[in-house]
Amino acid sequence: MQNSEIARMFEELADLLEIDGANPFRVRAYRNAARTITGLTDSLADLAADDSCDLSSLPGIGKDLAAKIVAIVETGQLEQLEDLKQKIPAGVSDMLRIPGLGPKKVAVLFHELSIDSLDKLREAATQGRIAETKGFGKKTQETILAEIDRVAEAGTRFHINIAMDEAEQIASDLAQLKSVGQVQVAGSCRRRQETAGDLDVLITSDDSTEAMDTLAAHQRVEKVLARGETKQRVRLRSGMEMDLRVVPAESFGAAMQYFTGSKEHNIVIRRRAVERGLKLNEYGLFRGEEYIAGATEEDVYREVGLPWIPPELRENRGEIELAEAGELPQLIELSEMRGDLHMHTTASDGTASIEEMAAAARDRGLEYIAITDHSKRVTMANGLDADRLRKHWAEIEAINARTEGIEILKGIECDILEDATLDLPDDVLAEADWVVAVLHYGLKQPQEQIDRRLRVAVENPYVHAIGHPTGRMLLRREGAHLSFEQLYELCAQHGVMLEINAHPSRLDLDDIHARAAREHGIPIVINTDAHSTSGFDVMQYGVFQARRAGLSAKDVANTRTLKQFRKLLRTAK
DNA sequence: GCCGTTTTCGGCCCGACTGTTTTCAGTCG
Repeated sequence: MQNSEIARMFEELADLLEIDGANPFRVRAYRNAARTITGLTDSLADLAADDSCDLSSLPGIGKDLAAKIVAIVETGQLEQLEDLKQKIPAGVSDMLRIPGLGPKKVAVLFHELSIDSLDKLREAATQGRIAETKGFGKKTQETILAEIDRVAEAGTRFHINIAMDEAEQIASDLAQLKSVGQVQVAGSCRRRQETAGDLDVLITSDDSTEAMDTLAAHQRVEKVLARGETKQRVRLRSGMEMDLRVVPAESFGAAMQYFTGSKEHNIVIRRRAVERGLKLNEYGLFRGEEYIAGATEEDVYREVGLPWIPPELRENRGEIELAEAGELPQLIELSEMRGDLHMHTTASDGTASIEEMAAAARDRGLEYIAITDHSKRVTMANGLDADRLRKHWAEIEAINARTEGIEILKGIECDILEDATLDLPDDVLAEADWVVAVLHYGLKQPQEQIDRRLRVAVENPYVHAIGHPTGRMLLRREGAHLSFEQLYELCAQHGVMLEINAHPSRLDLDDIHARAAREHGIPIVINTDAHSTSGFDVMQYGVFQARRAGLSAKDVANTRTLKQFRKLLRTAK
């Protein structure tokens, strides 16, 4: 039983309880618990089996939820959830995804019109039965008809590079306007979350008309969904939705803090305000009617007794405690990256030569790279067998000898095969400067086999790192199920590094596991997995992920000089 | 359902916008 499955059960239960009209704070308790579980690095199944471990010591998990977790681990299901599913069919909660329909309205649709699926909802709306229901009207019915197909297709999140491009383009266009002062992209984009559901852009202005008219007419905007004095919501042609908020300058910091989130972080910050006899909202920090602060984020944090906290850390996963103790980490910066240890050339499935990749890397200020083309198992990508690889390496050596300003290491991205052997023999791997072992195939194997494969790779004396450890593709497919605890222990023991693959569709390790790896003393490498010269540009997303994990430059091996990095390689193995 | 150096009971973050009402509940972020 994976933590994510347990978290999903609590989320599902929260949805159903809400429709069932349960106490909203009880619903929130389940959601909080789901969130705590999602953020855990240890397996709940293991913790539950361990008698010395008290689950109720976890934040947001008390006696009752601890017992429920144990029951889930033991029986594979949650009784309360099964009972509610009998009462409320699965299709009912699907309706929550339609904008404008919340738990109360969905409950009415279910109880009074017996609607229990998106199909029945579409039918009822088409027949005009929604508009006749008390509390509903013509507008709601139209919204349902307009949104239902989009919702039925799902997939409403976007990779961070797409989200940032949209947000920053629109923000910079708004910044050109005379009536607009400061402009800031907020929300999950600013927190550098790996995917974004919608965008938040914040501006200061005395008159919102020009900005809102400009946004409405912007070529990336498809439709205005709502517009008021201070807030406008639009749908972009990409399908993403964006909120524009207009605030006065003295509120800009408070609004940035408020709209950057996360919700969980803000709840704690606002509670701290209440404890100090203050009220915090997007307009500022107030004592009664009196304005205390709000022009900058620093002011807001200071008034609740904290230093400014970098947005990437604002998830209520320990950052507030660190801030309070004055122990916030100095987060890694893109400019601190000196090497890139995962990339491809025309030898396998890249589009640029060794020399072109080296030149592009040097142009971006890198001091060393490792060329890591695919091994032979990846036939689709023209992977290299031992003979071709040795010739490739000879070429790399020759090019390295005549190239100035950057050092090129002989590397290989070696597949860990389904039968838990490596795709190339040890005598070949032994000749490499850098071996990154990866799973590409058989990701759906049972966890035991995945763990066996990773063990073989980590224990191999010539493997330096495990690349994109889970093999996930964000928004497309889940990664392999594996025991991270085993992986950390083996890596720490054998001096093997773990990669944060910087590609926006991977970002694997994720922030939670990268943080845990660091805590086990495992050096992290951030690599682009570039398949072209422009592929180096994704490095920033890997750095974002590392920042979210709370990593500093010292935690990331390829921030070191080549000399220091080589020394680390020698002493680690 | 969780939580506690004000509390083991009574709190639990806060405001904007919409649609359906005719003063506000529901939804959303």
